[in-house]
Amino acid sequence: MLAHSSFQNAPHHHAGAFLRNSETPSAFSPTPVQPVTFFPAGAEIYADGEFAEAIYQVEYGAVRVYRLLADGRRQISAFHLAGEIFGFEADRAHHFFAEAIVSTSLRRFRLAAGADISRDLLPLALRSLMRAQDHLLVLGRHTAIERVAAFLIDMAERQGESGHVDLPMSRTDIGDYLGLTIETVSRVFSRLKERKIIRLTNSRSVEILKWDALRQMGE
Amino acid sequence: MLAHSSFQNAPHHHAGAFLRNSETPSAFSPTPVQPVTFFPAGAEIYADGEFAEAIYQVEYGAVRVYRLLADGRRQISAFHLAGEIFGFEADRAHHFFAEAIVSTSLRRFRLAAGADISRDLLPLALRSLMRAQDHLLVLGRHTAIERVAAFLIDMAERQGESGHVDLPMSRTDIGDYLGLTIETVSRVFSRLKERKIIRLTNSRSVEILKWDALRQMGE
DNA sequence: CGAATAGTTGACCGATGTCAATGAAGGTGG
DNA sequence: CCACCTTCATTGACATCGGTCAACTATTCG
Repeated sequence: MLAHSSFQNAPHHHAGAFLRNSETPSAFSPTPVQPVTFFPAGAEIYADGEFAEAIYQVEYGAVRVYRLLADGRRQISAFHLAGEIFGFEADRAHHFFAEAIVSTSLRRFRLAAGADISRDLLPLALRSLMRAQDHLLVLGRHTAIERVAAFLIDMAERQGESGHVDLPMSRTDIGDYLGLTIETVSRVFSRLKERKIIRLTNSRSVEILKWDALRQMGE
Repeated sequence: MLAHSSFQNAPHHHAGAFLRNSETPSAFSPTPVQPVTFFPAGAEIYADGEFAEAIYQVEYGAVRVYRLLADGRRQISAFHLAGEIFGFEADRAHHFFAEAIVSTSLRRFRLAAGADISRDLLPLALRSLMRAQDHLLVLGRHTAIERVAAFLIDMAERQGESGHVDLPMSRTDIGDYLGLTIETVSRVFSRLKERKIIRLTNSRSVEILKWDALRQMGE
């Protein structure tokens, strides 16, 4: 699956990866080398209800974190790309499912009981909170095209703003992240193509042609 | 405005208020008495872009925290009731507006630069994150009636689950919190009344008659 | 090469939004 | 204390965006 995607071929991120996303350089750096685990596409990283014993940093690949309703409706609360850290919870249990979207490698950081980890964790938690709050605005008050625009801008910014955006996730994933159906996502992509705002090399690879138009919609 | 509401007449919460919401009792307790400020209904507590120099605990009253889009669309990201703490940000600037909904008194906690405040702040930030993530599911994947049900359950649980729920906020506020219009909120309230799931003493005071039915919808 | 999976597109439907009228409640000034 | 006025809430009629159902196309994998 997705053998062409740059996500699988991305350079591995080692110690310095914490510097991405402007996270504090000191975070966790004093701890010895942490174990790295590989997950094939679709593999479960953790499940709702499990004991939350570690947090994770994406070495390469991509992760989706989501909740399910009884009737199968799914809300993806976040995607995590190379360098990003996820998996902290308010209590010691997970309240989400996390899965590898593509072949993914994760570095685990155990939550040592005694250590004063809060100094390192707080900025990460606050950043995560900020992202969730940004997403609230999108889900609560944006139209379909604005949601997709905001999503593409976000993905582009997290990939270096080169104008070329890799989408490791399916249209269904995007829909479940944006509170839309797969059909609506697809139609919005088509509308953005028509208007020459984006170009699709293939369905998982987007080129942004008109940043200003996109930003105007995505706010 | 709302002179009848129990929110204005609620007993003041002093030092022990941190124990509400099962927040860590140690949080901030060693610090000397903190200044308390009064805000009349509608008063601004802080604005988007301001320097974030303190966090706040509601003594009595209620607060709405929100963002605005250029065209006036508003997303309320959270309401805060007596005992609850709000106002932390990922960086040192506010990215939201905060306003008193009714007559409100707040205790300010300055964010002392040197002090190791992260130990106290982390659990609060994580709780806030959890609430934002819960809300993401509601906005992304719930219908109008499910959103209102989830909202009422949440408000009831935060007010002691007595079955009597005070709503200090307007229908417009509720709509802007749930990603709905005021008309839809009003119609859903009417539908819940018809089905005898709730009863309205007045428009700001709800009695929950069928918890199970409400929980089933609100998940 | 063929089957399975993912994505796109079209026709139609329905939930929620918009616009408008009416009703209820609270605050203010006479 | 009452009457008016303003604000908030409710309700109805209609419009619209996005969802549903379905057919078709493209891509990937075996």
